[in-house]
Amino acid sequence: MARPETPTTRARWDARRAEVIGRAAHVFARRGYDQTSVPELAEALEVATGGIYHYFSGKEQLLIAICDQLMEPLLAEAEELVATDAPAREQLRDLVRRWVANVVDHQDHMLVFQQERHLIDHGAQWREVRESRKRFERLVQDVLARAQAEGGGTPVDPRLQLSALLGMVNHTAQWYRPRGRLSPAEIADGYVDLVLMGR
Amino acid sequence: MARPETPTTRARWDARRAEVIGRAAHVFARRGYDQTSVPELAEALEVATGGIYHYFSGKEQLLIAICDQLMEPLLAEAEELVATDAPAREQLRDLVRRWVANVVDHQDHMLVFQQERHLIDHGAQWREVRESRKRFERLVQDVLARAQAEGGGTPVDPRLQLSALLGMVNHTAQWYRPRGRLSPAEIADGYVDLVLMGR
Amino acid sequence: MARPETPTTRARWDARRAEVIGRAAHVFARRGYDQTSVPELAEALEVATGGIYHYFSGKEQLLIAICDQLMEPLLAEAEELVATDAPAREQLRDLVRRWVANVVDHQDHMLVFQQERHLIDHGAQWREVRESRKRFERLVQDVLARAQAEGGGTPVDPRLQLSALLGMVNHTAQWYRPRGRLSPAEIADGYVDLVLMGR
Amino acid sequence: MARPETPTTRARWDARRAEVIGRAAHVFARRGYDQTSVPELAEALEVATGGIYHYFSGKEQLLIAICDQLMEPLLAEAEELVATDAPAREQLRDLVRRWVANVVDHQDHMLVFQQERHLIDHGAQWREVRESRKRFERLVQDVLARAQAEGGGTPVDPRLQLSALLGMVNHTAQWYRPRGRLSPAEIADGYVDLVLMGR
DNA sequence: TATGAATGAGCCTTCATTCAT
DNA sequence: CATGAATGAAGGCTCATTCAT
Repeated sequence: MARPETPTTRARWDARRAEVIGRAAHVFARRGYDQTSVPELAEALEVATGGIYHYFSGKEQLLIAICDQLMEPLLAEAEELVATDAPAREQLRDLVRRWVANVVDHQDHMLVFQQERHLIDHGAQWREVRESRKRFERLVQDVLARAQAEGGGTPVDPRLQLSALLGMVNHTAQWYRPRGRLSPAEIADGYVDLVLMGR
Repeated sequence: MARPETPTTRARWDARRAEVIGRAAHVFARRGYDQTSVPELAEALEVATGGIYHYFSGKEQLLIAICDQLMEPLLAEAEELVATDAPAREQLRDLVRRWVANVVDHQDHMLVFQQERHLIDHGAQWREVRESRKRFERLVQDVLARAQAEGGGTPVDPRLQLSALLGMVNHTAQWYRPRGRLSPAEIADGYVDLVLMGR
Repeated sequence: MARPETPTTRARWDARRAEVIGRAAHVFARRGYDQTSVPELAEALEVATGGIYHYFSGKEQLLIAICDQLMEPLLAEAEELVATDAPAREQLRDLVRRWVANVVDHQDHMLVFQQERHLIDHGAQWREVRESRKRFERLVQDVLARAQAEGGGTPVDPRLQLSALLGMVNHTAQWYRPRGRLSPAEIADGYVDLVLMGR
Repeated sequence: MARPETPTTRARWDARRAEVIGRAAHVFARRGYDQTSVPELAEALEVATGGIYHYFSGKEQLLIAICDQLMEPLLAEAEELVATDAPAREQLRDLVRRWVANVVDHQDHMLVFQQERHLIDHGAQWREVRESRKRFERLVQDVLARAQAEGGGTPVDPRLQLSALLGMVNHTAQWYRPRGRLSPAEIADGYVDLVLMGR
């Protein structure tokens, strides 16, 4: 729980912490957050029960950490990407590709994220996660609007378009299998085609 | 838990049970299934703690009943609809309209359904619910394929198209508000336009 | 719970009550008093849950009634018997015969009685049952002492002799089977032979 | 519940477990097994409610452990004893002495054992206890038969003799007081005299 | 740093009992 | 008289968390 101060041990601590987060996401995704007891979790993580509390002050903090590990790299990439001066449709394509790649790389995190949406939406300690999500959605909305404008408008309501895209991409976590027919990039491109109606 | 045998009392029992299911869906959607204790639930349902067990043999059975109340009317309507001899694109449009209407009418049920997907996918008592869902998805897949064929094919992978449609429609439960700009039918039509890329 | 006043209905009420007691003894003997719920009991008795409360003010009263149904006829017979002017050894033999007959006829009652001894010994409402038992034991003790005196004493401690006899006879409820090799009277005679060491 | 693996801690765990069993027997004997709630029990045992579950997987397992703690040493002693080449009547006397000593040393265990006979006889998890009891009874039966044969037979049915002995000895738990007139050995000898009718 | 026994609050469920029908 | 739905207290048990080792 107390991050060490010497750089070497701190790096080791961070690495161990990150690993615990990833494994926990896996366990929570299958068994559910609430339905996984801390002893069960500890067993799956190959630490003693109390060991978890070296990295997290409580079970809910671990859940928050899972969401952070999901959102942070995505948000960083996305913000970097929209800062380029590429055409909007190219930005959109790149954004959706990275987004899908993130979903696919953090499939368990996504499933947990969706399961615990009620906590994210209403929980007291979840403001930060809530805002990350909003920030990301606004960013997508913006790129989408610009891409649409470039293409000469659309008969479909822009907000519906955004919701549809969010729905498609997030839903990917529920069916994607690593050895599937389509690569993450192909999936992303398919989504862009649909949402822009091929224009 | 024991459905009465006399028709009159049985009707009353069924009505009360259905009402309890609906209210429970509402509470679970906000607070989460596991994070809602049975006493809390009972209070929201305006029955005594033990009263719940007159209608359900346990908390999990209540959750199953919520999913049944969501799936059954949808599946019945959908099966009736695809049995008509209307053109596939018309069938698709009708199907998505009814589907969206069902999501909108059972918004809380849908949110609960999504939260507890890990139970639905892995739980021992969930086989029936699992099969209803699969049946519905196959039905959508079929209509979609026929509609596509009528329109002369598409550059987008058919399975991706299906997944995208499932993602969009299900995601609707997360943002729909009764007084929003778009009616359920308009939302549905928008989805069909996107998934068929306007053809 | 309220015994009727008209003689005819009262007789019917008494008969029904007695039958309920006997059946309850049977159920309690197999499943245990505490481990038999009132709904379970009601089902075995073929009445509705609430029906039991027409004859007994509560579950524990029913248990007391079982003990009364066991003790009352035994005590009545025993008191009548020791009032005769037969020789003590004959009285002893008759007493043990009736006692064993009572155990055999109320086998379930006896098993329940033994299971719930801690209640009988310590329970607040059990004074009457406690005293019946004591009265009976003193009666046996008295006959036994007189029989012993007639026989010219014994090398075995008289109280031990009493305890042994109580132990043997009560234990009979645990192994007696109606179609066994020995009749209740033969069993009783065997006990008397042992306790008097054949004198 | 999970016995430790290191010898030192295992010894401590075993000792604590044994102590808990003994104390639980005491509480159950007075208040009854079912009528003692786990919080009540925990208080008497001076552990927290949940602490009990470190040593037993459930309340019923604790009850089984009480019966094991009663039967195991008795059975071990008895088997050792009958393996000697002493005359049968001497073996019988020694056996009953040890048996009575065991009853007296485990008086509470015996009372619990008798209260919960319906569980022992019918319970699913009780097979082992059931078989221990049967094994002991057969052992007594055997010694008794041989002792009888040495003495030249008896007019009393051998099985009745066995039942009577079982009844006497077990019943001892219900009246024995440590400061009583008779020592356990004297009690045992009295029982042997009665059952052999002084021969 | 890591452990896992111990805690006691809280969980789901069942209970004996009541009372409108 | 009889019913069985409803009550809410209490049941056994599991939980997230702590802390002596």
